[in-house]
Amino acid sequence: MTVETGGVDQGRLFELLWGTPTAPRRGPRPTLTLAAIARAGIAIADTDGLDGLTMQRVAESLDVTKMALYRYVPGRAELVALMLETAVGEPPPPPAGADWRGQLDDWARQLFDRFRRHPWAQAATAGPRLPGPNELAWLERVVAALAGTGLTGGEQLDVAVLLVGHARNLAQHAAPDDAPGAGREAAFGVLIRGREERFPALDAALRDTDLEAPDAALDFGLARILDGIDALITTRSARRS
Amino acid sequence: MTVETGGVDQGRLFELLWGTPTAPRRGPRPTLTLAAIARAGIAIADTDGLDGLTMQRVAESLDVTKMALYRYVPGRAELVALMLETAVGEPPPPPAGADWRGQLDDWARQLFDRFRRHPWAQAATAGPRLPGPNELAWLERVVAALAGTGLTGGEQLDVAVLLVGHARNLAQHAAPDDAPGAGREAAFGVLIRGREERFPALDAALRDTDLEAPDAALDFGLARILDGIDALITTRSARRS
DNA sequence: TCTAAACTGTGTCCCTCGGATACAGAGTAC
DNA sequence: GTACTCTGTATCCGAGGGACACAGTTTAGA
Repeated sequence: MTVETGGVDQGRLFELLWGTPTAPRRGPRPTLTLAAIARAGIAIADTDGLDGLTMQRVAESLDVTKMALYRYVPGRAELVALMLETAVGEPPPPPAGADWRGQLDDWARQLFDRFRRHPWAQAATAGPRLPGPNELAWLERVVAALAGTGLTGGEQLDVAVLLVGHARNLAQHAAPDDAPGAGREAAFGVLIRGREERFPALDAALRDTDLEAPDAALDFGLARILDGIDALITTRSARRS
Repeated sequence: MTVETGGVDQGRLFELLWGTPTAPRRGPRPTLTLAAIARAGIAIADTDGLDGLTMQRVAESLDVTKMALYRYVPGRAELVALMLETAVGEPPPPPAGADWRGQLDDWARQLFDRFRRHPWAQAATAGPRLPGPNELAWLERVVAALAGTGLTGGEQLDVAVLLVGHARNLAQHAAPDDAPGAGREAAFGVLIRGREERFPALDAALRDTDLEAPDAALDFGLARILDGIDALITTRSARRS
């Protein structure tokens, strides 16, 4: 009996993400590597999204048959998980000499950048899933940055969840390459026009919005979140002394 | 020429979400309604996820043929959009006599609740998409609550984005029904065990985590966000006077 | 050196699912 | 009553994920 969730074999997925790659002792040399397969899949998904990602296309871009991929990857779902783990990659080193706030600010922006470069990652991270080593390494950085701030372990993890959510969420709203017509006016203006009495506050807000910098929403949210965390740390350390 | 994005006809989707339902003048009476179809789809997706949602199953649960659905809905993608719009529903009335903070706090929890009841909504809201009337109505509430706080229109929308992201993100982490074994220890503990030297801070944080309340992460993030917004409003109004 | 085992990539097959199309019946305007 | 319009259905197709058996390749062991 194997443990399955939504067609994904958890055991094989764990082996794929966490297992140590071991070369086979006998038989023909493998012509592919997990890394190469993941890269090929990422390239396809980056241009055509997850819908455009088929085993056939990945195989073609590697000059093998579709079924050859199944020697390396249990199935499509697991391939996407592997692509995700590869796409986020290892977390960047924390900026030298930065306090917790500087570290978290940099961290969130870096993560945002990875998500923006791979729009499909947004969809791929929906729902509960098994995190890979790289993903945990990113988490580790947040918690490490918060050590010594007086926050409990649970709160440190809560901060991580909060920041991940913000970075990922804003990568969705941001156009991949600052494409024209991706602004709020283009998104909402058309819908509200002619329905001002139904959405008066939205209408007013849209009129009050000047052309924002591309990542203004990221900056704004990040600043609010870090301000809130700062307030908590300050209050608590003041109370303790 | 029709404008398409990822196989979704934007024009027909707009008509589906925003058009006024008009009864046909001739021919047999329709046996179905958009609302009934959406409900049937939601029921299926609630139990088996978006992967379990097939046109066949939706049709079966309504006692019609698969192809009958296409008289009402352009395709599967548009059905999901309609389901989403139906599942979020109309926003609740703001709590009487609450200030902006009380309103936003309640708003975020209500939205969180909707997302938690429909786990598939997380995946359905990934990527840019056309919002429906209900979705805009939710946004309207946030912006309305912030009118008069001194925030610019753009900032008010930034707040909305921030809150939506948090509510949606945490619905993902929260188990639908407080299922056992859904805690952090179950999720991360197994992965870290034996790799403590690789994730020292995470290991320490997990040990420092006592059993949290089910929605502790939601509360924590929400409190930080609202604190941060409060700080901004306070500082700015102080500077203005 | 020879043989058996292990492993790889391939060809073929099947099933599921989304969707196009043609058609028969139902209901209405004239 | 007749022509037109709209509905649900039956049939068909192609794409895509994946199972399976097989042939070829490399190595361990006799």
